[in-house]
Amino acid sequence: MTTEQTERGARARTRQAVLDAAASVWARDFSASLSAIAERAEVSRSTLHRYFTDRQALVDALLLDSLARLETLDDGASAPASAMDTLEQYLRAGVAMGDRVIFLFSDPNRFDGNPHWSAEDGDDEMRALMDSARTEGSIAPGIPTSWAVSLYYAVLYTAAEVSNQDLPRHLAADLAVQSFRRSVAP
Amino acid sequence: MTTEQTERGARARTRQAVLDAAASVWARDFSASLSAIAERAEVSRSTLHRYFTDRQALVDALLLDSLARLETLDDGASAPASAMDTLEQYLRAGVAMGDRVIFLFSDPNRFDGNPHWSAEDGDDEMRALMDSARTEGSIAPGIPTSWAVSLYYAVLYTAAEVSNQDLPRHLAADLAVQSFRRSVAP
DNA sequence: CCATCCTGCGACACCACTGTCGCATTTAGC
DNA sequence: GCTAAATGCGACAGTGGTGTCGCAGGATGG
Repeated sequence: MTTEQTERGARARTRQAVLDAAASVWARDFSASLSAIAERAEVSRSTLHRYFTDRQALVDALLLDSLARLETLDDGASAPASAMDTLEQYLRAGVAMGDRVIFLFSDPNRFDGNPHWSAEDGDDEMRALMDSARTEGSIAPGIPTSWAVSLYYAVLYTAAEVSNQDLPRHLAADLAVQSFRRSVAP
Repeated sequence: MTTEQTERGARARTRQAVLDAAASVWARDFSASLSAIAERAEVSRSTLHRYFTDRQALVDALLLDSLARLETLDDGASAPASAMDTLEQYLRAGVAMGDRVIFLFSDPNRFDGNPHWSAEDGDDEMRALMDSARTEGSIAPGIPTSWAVSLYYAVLYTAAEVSNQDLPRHLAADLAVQSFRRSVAP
């Protein structure tokens, strides 16, 4: 249990496998047991507990890891021309994350008391983006910001969900972008 | 435990209270315990078990009750002029149901093996409606039916969710209708 | 080749939820 | 007022998930 430094080799691989398994399983059923996750990760329950002492630790780690991926993904994007373009880039990045996004957003108040989940931060940034998009003329005045935000997450979540089953990922992303833009357009 | 006839008086009232409590609690957290529901319904856990022998029985009853309400609501609507109007009426009826809709649709595969949940039926009817709407010219050819269906449920769910917190119910319904129509319009 | 790391296995106590009782108390209908 | 229905309370055993051990086998790297 090193304090914080990034693990290497086998340790890092196992850790990732468990995180991936947790995302995949919990995306569909957050009440799934740790045994189910261990099984999916193809490790024993003991090993899982060696990496994450208790359920909460795994939840936190997955939350952190997923948020970090979100950051990484939209850092790699080119400088956006407008607020709406920024929203589009976030959306595409999110859809590409698949299970992680479903885990993050399937239950809006799943992480309510969690110190790593600054709902205010993300929400404030999101509302600010929406307001910018509104002054740019990409969002109609009649659309309440809270609706635009909720719809945005719903579309993101839906695209991630659909791209696990019916549609190829890029198409789902395109549809999500198109749906959101047209929904809120003046 | 009468076979099926509708209960009256006190029995009917208590039964409804439990169903309402279950919808309200499970809409937010389906893993919530029966104690939590009994508490919300202001009955003892014993009483709850007198009406619904086990957890599954309560789930089934709530599922049935919620589906029945859906039927009732859109039976009361006037004859729609078009497939898209029908979709709109369903949408408004759904939003009006609040917690029941959230319970029904928050997890797409919650009722997978349930005999009362004919996912095929509802899904087939929905897809048929979408196809009609498409031939009517309300849905662009480029929109896959599966996306239209997913988006429809997402918008319904989101409006029900939002009308529990930020926006008045009728406004949420209006926004949901508007968002869906514009998203899929040619 | 040896020491160390990583892992699996099985056992254990613990706890929350569940479903079932019996009995006492309150409520409602006649 | 009396009877029957409806409810609350507390106890109970059963169950499944959780977190912790110790030990043994296998992989890894010097």
